[in-house]
Amino acid sequence: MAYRPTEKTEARKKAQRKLLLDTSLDVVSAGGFSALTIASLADKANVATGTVYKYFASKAELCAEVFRVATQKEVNQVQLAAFPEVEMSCKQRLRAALEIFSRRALEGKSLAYALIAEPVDAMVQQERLKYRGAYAEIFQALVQEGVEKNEFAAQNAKVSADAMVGALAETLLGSIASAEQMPQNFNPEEWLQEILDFCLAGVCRH
Amino acid sequence: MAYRPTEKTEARKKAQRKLLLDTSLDVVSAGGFSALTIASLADKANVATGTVYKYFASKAELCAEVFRVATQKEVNQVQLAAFPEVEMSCKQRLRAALEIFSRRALEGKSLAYALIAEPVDAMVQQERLKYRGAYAEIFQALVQEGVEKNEFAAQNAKVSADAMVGALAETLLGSIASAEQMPQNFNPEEWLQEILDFCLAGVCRH
DNA sequence: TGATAAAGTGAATTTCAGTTCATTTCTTTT
DNA sequence: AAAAGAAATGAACTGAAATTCACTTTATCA
Repeated sequence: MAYRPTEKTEARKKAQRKLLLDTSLDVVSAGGFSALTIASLADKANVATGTVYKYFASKAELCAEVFRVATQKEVNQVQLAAFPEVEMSCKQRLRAALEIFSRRALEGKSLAYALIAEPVDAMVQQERLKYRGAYAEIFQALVQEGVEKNEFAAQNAKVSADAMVGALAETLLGSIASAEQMPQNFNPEEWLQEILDFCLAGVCRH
Repeated sequence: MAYRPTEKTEARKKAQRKLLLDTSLDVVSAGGFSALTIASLADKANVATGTVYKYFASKAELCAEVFRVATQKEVNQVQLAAFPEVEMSCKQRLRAALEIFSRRALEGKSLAYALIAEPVDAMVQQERLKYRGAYAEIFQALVQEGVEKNEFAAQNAKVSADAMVGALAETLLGSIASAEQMPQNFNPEEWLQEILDFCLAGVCRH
């Protein structure tokens, strides 16, 4: 026995992996998944292309991991808003959750586009669907609770949840397009209120 | 002068192009855009690969055209339901338009998936966004009319229209997944009523 | 029939990012 | 210091699919 990886090297390894993920996230945030090539990543992270493969089995797995890291942050925020510590009505919590989703997307439009609508390969698309499902599950639980407490009309909570995820994603794309086409009369705050009102009306039905 | 293309050859040319498009549509309907390779298309259409390039400048253009043909049919149906010959309330027309969209998607799930959510290259994705826009415009005009006639509450018709397109597309994907995961307790008719109710509640707000 | 133009052919070529791997450099232990 | 295991390197390789193109066949017309 002449060599055993020590804590220090393990930590270095972990840090290296994190560096690659963070760099990837930067690349994706700036130019989408299409800008993320092994060569460009290796270049920006100051490593050789082969090194990337010491940490990720394939490009697809790297992309999937990048997607997971980026999206999990968002999902956590929405979860927190939907089920806060303090007591709030379901309606208030739903509004808060929808708003967090939207605001964060508006803040990082380029990343939001990559996560929501950019053409990606099959593996990332699968992750995308999974995370859309994660948002939907949060909304579904909240709607279910609201229905049981008679805050909302009786409804299929799964359908309403999916519908809201879709509505948010689609209008977000529209708002990105609008902001580019006519930056003068696009008002993010107005847009935000409108989409919140639409969703809440769809769920409350009073 | 020794050769001028005659009507007969022009017709033949047109037919050949149509054959290639129709065959492509079959391929896409069955296996999505990922199944559409020049080789597979040429094979099914009984032509050589080179022939395809006499009719389409590139694979991307072929895909875009296939997408256009497939989607235009759907858009036309929705347009017809939204603005029919006979007199109907905006609410009735909106319900009819949403229903047509949904029913047709449910009937051809495989094609619907390809048109709505399958990973595709950038050119097709652009077409996809354009056609989502086409649906949205129909809904927007209808919502606008309804607001002016006081059938619907005041609202930003563009946002509501985008929201409905997104809601339909997303729940449709959910329904495809549901149908696969638990075919016994998935009821398309119930799903359809739920999503229609959600959208109408979002727009009417009474 | 011969000339011209277009359509059709399909094997060969191109492309290009992902992936590999023989070699080098670094880290740890005796 | 030497041995041995890991990590890092990056030029070369790979493969799948799009695209090309020199050639053949078909259609039209003088």
